[in-house]
Amino acid sequence: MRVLSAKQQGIIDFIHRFLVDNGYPPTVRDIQSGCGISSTSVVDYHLRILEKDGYIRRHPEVSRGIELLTRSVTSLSRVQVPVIGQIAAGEPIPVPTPDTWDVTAAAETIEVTPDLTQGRGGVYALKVKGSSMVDALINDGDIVLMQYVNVVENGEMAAVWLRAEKEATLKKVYVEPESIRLQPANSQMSPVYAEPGNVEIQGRVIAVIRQLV
Amino acid sequence: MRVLSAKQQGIIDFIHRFLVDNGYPPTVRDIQSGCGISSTSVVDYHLRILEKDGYIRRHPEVSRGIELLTRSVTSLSRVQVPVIGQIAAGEPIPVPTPDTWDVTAAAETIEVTPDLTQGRGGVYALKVKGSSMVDALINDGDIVLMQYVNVVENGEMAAVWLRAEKEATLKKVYVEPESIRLQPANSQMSPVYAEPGNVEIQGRVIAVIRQLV
DNA sequence: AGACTTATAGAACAGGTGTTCGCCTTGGTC
DNA sequence: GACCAAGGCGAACACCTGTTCTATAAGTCT
Repeated sequence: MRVLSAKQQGIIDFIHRFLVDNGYPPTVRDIQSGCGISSTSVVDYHLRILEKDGYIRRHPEVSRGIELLTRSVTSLSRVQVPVIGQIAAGEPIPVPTPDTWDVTAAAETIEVTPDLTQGRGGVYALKVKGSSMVDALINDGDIVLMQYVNVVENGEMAAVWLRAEKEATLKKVYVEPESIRLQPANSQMSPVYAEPGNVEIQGRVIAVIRQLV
Repeated sequence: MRVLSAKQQGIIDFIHRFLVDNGYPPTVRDIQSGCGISSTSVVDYHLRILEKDGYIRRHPEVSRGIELLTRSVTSLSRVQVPVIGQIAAGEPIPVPTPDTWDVTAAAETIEVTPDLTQGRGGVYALKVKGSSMVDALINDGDIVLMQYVNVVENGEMAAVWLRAEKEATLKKVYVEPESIRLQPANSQMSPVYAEPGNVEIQGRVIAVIRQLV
């Protein structure tokens, strides 16, 4: 990739801005007026160069057929994760149902980049209510990204429902000969041991997002 | 939002798929053939409904002037945040310099959606080393999204360098008459009081991302 | 049965839009 | 000066595309 002239850089910037503002790419004439260029053929000229250099992809004969490559090859492949409910100490943990999967119908969704979910399926999100999970280093208001599984590997963090206590918690799960060890993420705190029959794995925690301010 | 008919759901899905594949929205006639509809007016009819119900935004008289709303208004803009270093108890906190801002030059970047940075400028990221910040509910390996500021509002979480102790920590900062109170995020833990001259604010924490598994 | 809503069909219009063509200007090289 | 490449200009063409109009059929309510 060679270095771009000021005008070419300006065109790239304009296309990007236009795309963000409108949700669709500009026409040649949009670029013309937006960048103060006096002829459509000049725009075409620069677009050819930008395509040759790999900054955009043009779809011939297609109106607005300009694809921005530099700022978004994968840009549209972002993942919409439905927020299906909240997780609190004394409440049952919401479990996704076929209905809640429909992202377009979900009341609330968060948008994450695929590197967080790593292409995993069955991902949903829960909002943490209350500060009962500080021992998992998770605070009130945090968002927990979950994957729907019924078994977890030793040492993975999971959303656990304790039947007898009627309590939801997030703990690292270790299966041991006699019982199941539930280890807080904060290594200074001591583990809890539970009977296998008392433990219901409701999903695996794959990420935690805390937004402040 | 009412429930959509199968055909309307199909149109939404098609627009989304088209957008992912091509980088620009479909025309009415693209939707027509893509969804097996026999007239452009029928497409128009359904698009009106979808707009009324808030699923899309149409830009009148604009070719391909269809914006998908349900799957991310701001969908095209993602933010590249440079990871400029790590934060550990006994090390000075890295501060961004003009060089480190250049996202293309940064050794490592993470990609986040704009709702995390909320359009703020001067955002960078630090990787947390060691578990000295568990009282801030932040663990080894977490990624802290920072904004470069020298002063913070009362109660905001900040990266603080304690000159005398030569120690970096993340605390909620409260300016009080006599001293500065540094409050751990975990409300069960007691605050630290520091002389104003001993405290160096290195940035504001705007989000924490923890990726497990 | 009649009135009304929902959904569909086909065609046509007017303006939007990518593309091309010929010509011009500037600056550097031989 | 002659030549050439890069960049610019304006107009014109032909197709693309949103929109509108009219007509039809099925279902629903009164």
